[in-house]
This record gives sequence, C-alpha cells and structure tokens, in this order.
Amino acid sequence: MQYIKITDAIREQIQSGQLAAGTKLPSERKLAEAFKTTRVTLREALSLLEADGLIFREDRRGWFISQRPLVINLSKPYEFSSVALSQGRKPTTEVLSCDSMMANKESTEALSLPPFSDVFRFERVHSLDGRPVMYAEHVIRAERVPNLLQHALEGNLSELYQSEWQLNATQAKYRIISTTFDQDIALATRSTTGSPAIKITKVNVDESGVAQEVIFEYWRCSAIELEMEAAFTLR
Amino acid sequence: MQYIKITDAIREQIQSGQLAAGTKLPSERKLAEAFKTTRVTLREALSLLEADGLIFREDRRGWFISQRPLVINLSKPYEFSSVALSQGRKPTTEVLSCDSMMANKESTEALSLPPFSDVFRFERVHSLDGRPVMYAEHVIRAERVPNLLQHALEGNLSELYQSEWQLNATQAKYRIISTTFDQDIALATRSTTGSPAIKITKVNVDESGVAQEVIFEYWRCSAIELEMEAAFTLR
DNA sequence: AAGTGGTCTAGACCACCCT
DNA sequence: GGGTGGTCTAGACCACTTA
Repeated sequence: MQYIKITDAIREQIQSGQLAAGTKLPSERKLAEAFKTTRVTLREALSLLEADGLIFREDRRGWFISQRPLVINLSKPYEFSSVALSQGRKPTTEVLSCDSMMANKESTEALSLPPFSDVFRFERVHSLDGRPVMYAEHVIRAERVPNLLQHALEGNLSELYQSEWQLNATQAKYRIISTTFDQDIALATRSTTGSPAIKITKVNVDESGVAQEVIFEYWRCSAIELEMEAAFTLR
Repeated sequence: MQYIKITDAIREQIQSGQLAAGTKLPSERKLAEAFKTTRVTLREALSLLEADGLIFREDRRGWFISQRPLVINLSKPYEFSSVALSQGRKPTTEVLSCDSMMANKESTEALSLPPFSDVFRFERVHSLDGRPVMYAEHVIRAERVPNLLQHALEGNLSELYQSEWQLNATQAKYRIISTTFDQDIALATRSTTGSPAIKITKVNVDESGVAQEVIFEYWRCSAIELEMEAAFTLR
C-alpha cells in the first residue's frame, strides 16, 4: 500500500525533526512526483496524516506541519488565552458575530431553557501563533447578562461576566465527540469542509445550579490534547 | 460540490430514520450510479460521514449505519460492560494476547517506571451488539499482580484486581486525542487502516498515589461520546 | 500570470467476502 | 464464482492564492 509508505516517510521526517512545525509542505503535484504516484493517492496519505494530527491544511493554501497541541486540562477552569500563554504560544481571538435571538433547539436543550427564551449568541475564532485552531459558538441567557452587546467580547469572558454581572461558573459539564468542520466553520477557521475536528460542548453552571451558558467549541484535531483527573471514592 | 450533496442526502435519510442503525449501505458501485458519480467521489462522501460518526465501515465488508454512541462519563469509574449494559447494549470482550515483558517507552513514561521494569501487557477488543468498537492495550506493573497470566481477563478487571490483589484505583488520569487506526488495531477491530479514532490513555492510580496500570484505548469515533463534570472552587 | 488546491471523471487490478 | 471494497492511475477543469 503506497499511501501507507508515504505517510510513514513523511511521519518519520516530522518526528526526526527534519520538517519543523509550521513548515509548508511542497505542492501536491511535486510530492506526488517525488513519491512516483498520483495526486489522488498522495492526498489519501495527506488526509491520513491530517486525521492523525501530524499535519493540517489551510483552504487553498496548502499543507503544513502541525505545532505541538495545546494541552487543556478539563478538571480546572480553562481560558484559551491563559492556557496558550502558559504553554508559550501566542493566542489571538476574533469575534465574528454577536446577536440577541431566540434560543435554537440545541441551546434550549443544553441550557434547559423554557421554549422561546431570549439568549445572546456570539461566535469567536481563536488562533495560535497566527493560525486559527478553534471556533466557538457561545449562547448565554439574555436576562443574566443585560447589555452584553455593548461590551467587548474579545477578552477573558469569565472575568467580564464576573465583574459586570457577578456571574461565576462554579461547575462545568462537558461533552466531547469527534466530528468534522462544516462549511461555515471551515470558512471561519481557514480550514476545509470535512476536515476532522473535536467538538467540545461546555455548559457553565452557576452557584445556584442553573446552566447559564453553553459553548460549542470546534477544534482542529491536531491542535488539542485533552487531560483530566478523576478521584474515585472507594465502594 | 457533489460529495457534500451526497453526504447531505445520506445524512438526511439517516436522521429521518429511513436508514436504521446497523443497516448495510448498498455497494459503492450502486451508490455511485445512484448519485450519478464515480466511486472516488462517492468514497469521499462516505469518508466524511465516517469522520462525522454517522456511518462506519468493516474492512472489505462494507459501510454500515452507526448505532447511537456509548456515553462514557469520565468523572466516574467506568467499565465497558457495565456501561454498555446500562445503556441497553450487548457488550462482549475478547482477549487477544497476554504476556509478561519489559515496559516500552510509552508505558514507562505513563507509569513513571524505572528503566527495564517488568510489566504484564494484554490486549482486548470490545464489541457492542457484535461489532468491535474499541481496542485496548493494558500495561500493568508485574510485581503488583503476580500470576496475572493465570487468570481469565475477559471480565471486569477492577473486580479481579480488587479480589485477587487488593488493588484499587482511587484516581484516574486521562489523556484524549484524535487519531487513526493503525494496521494492527484495524485488523483487531475489523476496521480499516486510517479510519478516524479517539485515543484515550487512562492511568489508574492506587491509594498510595502510585500509577499501577495504563490503558491505551482506541475507539471507533462513531461509537463513543465522552462526558464529564468539573466543580470549580471560587477564587 | 503561473501555480496551487479542491473537485471530479473513467477507468483498472486484486484480494477478499459471500453465496 | 460473482461481486465487493481497497487501492491506484492518468488525466481534467476551475477558482483561488501568490508572486
């Protein structure tokens, strides 16, 4: 199987350090020629490396060697920028949209809302070292954060929620699945429809046990590694 | 983009219930003809649905509609069979190999072992309703479970460890990444090299804080949904 | 303007599964 | 033994990025 040999060859070059993180691979046509094969087979190999997290692509721009992933520990509260900075990365955040609206089905379920509830919804894209790695859709109960739209949403949200509305998340519930980028998210993250992704649904619960905010995070699968600890009481 | 239209068409049929879980899709050639396209494009669409978890494949046997995923809550101790049974599924477990050996690099790191430590290593494949969904490699400190090889390893391991050696896991550490099946694991799970997978590395820690066992789990990405809760102390 | 990645066509061969 | 999935070839066109 040729495509396995190609992935092995490229994987070895990455792991031996001959191909540094962030490097752009040669064009598909050149690689195909180098491996004496066609673009179809070559792209099969590249897709495999992508799903493995070793390389990633930017739509119509080419294939790049992945940086080491961001390690997220779900046992503690995490905030993209702080985590990135503490791991020596350069985080940036861009707000794509922000609106007041009626909660859709998925958000209504996640927040246990009554039907037709008002929420704020905003979208952000997070980058590491200049490359988009995660898209997040936030949905938050409107009555709990009046005038949210008049605030800057690029920064640390838990600090904003705390200082403006005394809203603290004391508990978080997570749900993690493997999925792919759809067309909108691919566009927002300079990625490609169908690229493998990790979806993290996070529900922030306040002191009184009420779910206040749900966040749907879509990560490039190469950009993240999840960690957590659980302590068990003996039977 | 044709392959998007194909995924949308098949996705809709699945979600509307016209294609029941477990059903085998028609052959690729028939599907390609039905969608007036070639096998290459059709397979692109199928791969996308696979990464999305809607369908899965068995090597050389075809494509099937996924069952609903098993929901694993990492905040509590979990055991494949019990979780599966509690969710109305039929779990089976097969032991592929079991040996005494010297720990390799990955296990040595995960268990913080001294160099050249003796461990037992065994592999299991777990199925749901007759279909393999997860491969697990267990590595456990040899001195802690003498004569492990003389025991049946198909069943509940935490019960076995507890009753035979008074070994209890009081804490677990997890690490989760997105990856693909390699050739060996694909063979063991009746899957295909390069199929998308979720890798969960679990380290079981005993009362005294020593890491006793590490488990490398490779899940079909369609077969699992992770959940967890975290409680945060206020600053 | 040239080159690139994204998409698609129309075939082919082989080993394997199923009947 | 027929059909299937896994793999591969050798092209093509287009919209977009990059220089």
